Amino acid sequence: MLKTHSCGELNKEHVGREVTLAGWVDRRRDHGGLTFIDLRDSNGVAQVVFNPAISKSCHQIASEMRNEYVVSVSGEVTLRPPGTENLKLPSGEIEVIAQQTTILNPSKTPPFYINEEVEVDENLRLKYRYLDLRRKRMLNNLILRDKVVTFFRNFLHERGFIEVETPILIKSTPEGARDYLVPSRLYPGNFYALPQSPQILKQLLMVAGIEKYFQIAKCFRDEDSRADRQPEHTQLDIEMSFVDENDILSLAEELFSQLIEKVTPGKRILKPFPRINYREAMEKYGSDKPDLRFGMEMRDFTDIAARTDFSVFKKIVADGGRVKGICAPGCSGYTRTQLEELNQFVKGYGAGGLLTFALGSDSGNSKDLTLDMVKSVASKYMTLEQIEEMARRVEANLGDLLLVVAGKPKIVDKALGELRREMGSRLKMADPDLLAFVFITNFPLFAWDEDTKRWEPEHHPFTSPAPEDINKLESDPGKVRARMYDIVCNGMELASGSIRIHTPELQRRIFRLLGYTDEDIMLKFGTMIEAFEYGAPPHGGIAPGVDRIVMILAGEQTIREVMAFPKNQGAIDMMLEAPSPAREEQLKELHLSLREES
RNA sequence: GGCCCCGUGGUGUAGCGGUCUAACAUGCCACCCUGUCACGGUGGAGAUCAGGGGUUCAAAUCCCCUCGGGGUCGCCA
Repeated sequence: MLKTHSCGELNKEHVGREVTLAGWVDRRRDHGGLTFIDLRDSNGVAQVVFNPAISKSCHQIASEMRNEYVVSVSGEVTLRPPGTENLKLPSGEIEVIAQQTTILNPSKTPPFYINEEVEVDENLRLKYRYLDLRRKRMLNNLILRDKVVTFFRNFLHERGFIEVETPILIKSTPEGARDYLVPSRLYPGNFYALPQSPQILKQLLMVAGIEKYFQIAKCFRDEDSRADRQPEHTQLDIEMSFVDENDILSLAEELFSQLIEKVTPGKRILKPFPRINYREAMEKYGSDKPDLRFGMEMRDFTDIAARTDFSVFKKIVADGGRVKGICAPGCSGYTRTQLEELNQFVKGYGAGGLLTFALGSDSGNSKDLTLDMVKSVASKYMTLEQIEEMARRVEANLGDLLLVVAGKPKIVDKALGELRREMGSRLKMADPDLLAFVFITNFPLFAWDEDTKRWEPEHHPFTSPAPEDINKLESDPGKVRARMYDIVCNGMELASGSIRIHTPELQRRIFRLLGYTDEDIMLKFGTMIEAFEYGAPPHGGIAPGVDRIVMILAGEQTIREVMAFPKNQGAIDMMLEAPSPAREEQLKELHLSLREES
C-alpha cells in the first residue's frame, strides 16, 4: 500500500505516530509562510501542515498543489495547537506535519465543485460521473446502497436462502415490456433478450428443488424512463417453495423492518404493516400505491350528486360515471388562480375539470355552515343538506376546501388520487421521518385492455388465481382475484410478488384466456409448462426494487442518485456515450443491415 | 407522440424592452500573508445571454421554430 492509514480514521490515538497518507486535495489554504491541505480519501478528511521550518521542499511542493491533485504525505501525527481544533471534523483534534510529500498525479480544474454541495446540471454530472461520485453525498449514497444489499444478503442467508445467478442472455417472451435484444452471431436472424426479470428462471429453480432462492438481479426493460425508472434496474429477487401469501408477506415485513432498524434507525415505520386490499386502495386513495403518511381519503358522492339539480353531475351519473371528493384542510381561502391551477392539474389526468366548494372563511364546526358561506359554482344547484352531507363524508370543517371530480370511474380515481398526493405535498402533510409501508393485496388477476381488446395480466401470466375464483376464469375473468401482493412505501411501489401457478393445466388455461393458441403456448412457454409436468412444488415470491428502496432511505428524488452510472431520461449514458453506432464489420458478423427509416 | 418547467462566464445565480460595453458569489491565474479550516487581502483573465428566425428606433428580456435537459401522461406483464 502507498499509505499506512486512511485520512478519516486518524484521531488522538495516533498522536506521535509516523504515518503516510494518500488521497485527493480537498482544499488548500496557503498562508504564504504556512500551508494547510485538507487531504481527502474514501474514509474522510485530515489536515496536513506544510511548514518550511520542518521541510522547505514540502512547503514548495505544497504551493504547487491544487484541488483534486492526488498526493501522498508522510509525517508525524500531532495534536493541534490549543484553540485551533476543528470540531466539525472527526480528525479535527490532530494534524499531520508533512516531512515528505509527492504529487502522484495533478488534476485539471474540475468542471464543477467536488467539495461543496451545490446543485449542478445533471447531464454535466453524468458526463463526469467519476468526479460526481467523489462528492460526499454521492459517496454516502453508494455506501448506503452497499449496506442495504449487504443486509439483504445476510438476512436471507441466515434464513437458509441461497443466492443463485441466472443468465443475462435469455429468450424473448411476448408478455410485458419491450425487450432489449442481442443479435446472435452463430444463428443468423436469431436474438437473445436481456431479462425483464429472472421470473421464469427462478420458478424453474423452484422446480429444481432449491426451495429458497434469492438474487441481486439486474433487470432490463426498454421503456421510457422516469424519476424512479431506468432501462436497467436492480431487484432483490426472492422465491420460495411450499409457501402461501402470509409466508412471503411476513418474510418481507421482517426484512424491511429490520433493514430500517439497522440502516436508518431514525425513521419510523407502521408496524405491523397495514394490509389494504386493492379495491379499498382504489376507493380511498384512487391508487394501488397510496401514500399512507397522511389521510385525506377520497369519498364517494355519486348518490348525492344524483339528487342535485346540477346538470353536469346528473349527466355524468346517468352515463355511469362517479363523483368523488377529498377535503383540503384550511384551503377555503384559495384564490381563483390557485383553484385554476388545481383545475388544470386534474385535467392533466383526463378529468373534465375540478369542482370546488370553499366552506366559509373561518375555521369551526361544519354544523355552523350556511349556504351563503359556501363558495362554489355548483352551490346554487344544491341544497345545504347535500353540501353538508359531502362535508361530513370527508370530515371537512369550516375553512376547508372540498375538491370534487366527476366522470368515468377510472379517470376520477386517477385524477383525484393524484390531486390527493399533490395536496398532501403542498400542505406538507407527510411526516418526513415516517416510512409508511403498506401491503396491497387481492389484486384482480386480469385487466381489460381497450386497445388490444384482450385481457392482460395485472402482474404476469404466472400469477395464481385465488382458488375460490377459479371457476370464474372463463365466465367472468374481470372478477377473478389474484394471489398477488405489492409492497408500497410513501406512495411508491417498492415490491411486487405473487403465489405462482405450478400445474401445467392451470397454466395452459391462463394462457388460453390471454389469447394464445396451444401451439403458441408450447412455442413460447413450452419449457415452463413441461417443467410443471415434473413435480413442480407450490411456490411464490416477491421482488423488491433495490434502487427505489435506497432512494427512499437516502431521501433522494430520483433513482439516478443512488446508481453509480445511470442513464439520463433519454436512456443515454452521458459518460460512455452509449448507445453508439456499430462498426460495419460488427453488423456483418451479426448478419444485420440497417433499415432506412421512412 | 402529448402536456408542463428549464437553458446567462468553469459552477451556481441576478437581470425580464433602453442606464447591459451584462451584475453577484464562487472557481481560475498572479502577487502578498506562519494557525487556517468555505482562511484573508490586492490585482487580473473569463459570456457570440443554447441555436436560428421575427417584432421593435432598440431584445439576454417579447413572439415563433429548432436543439438540449428535467418532470409527467401514454408506456412500464
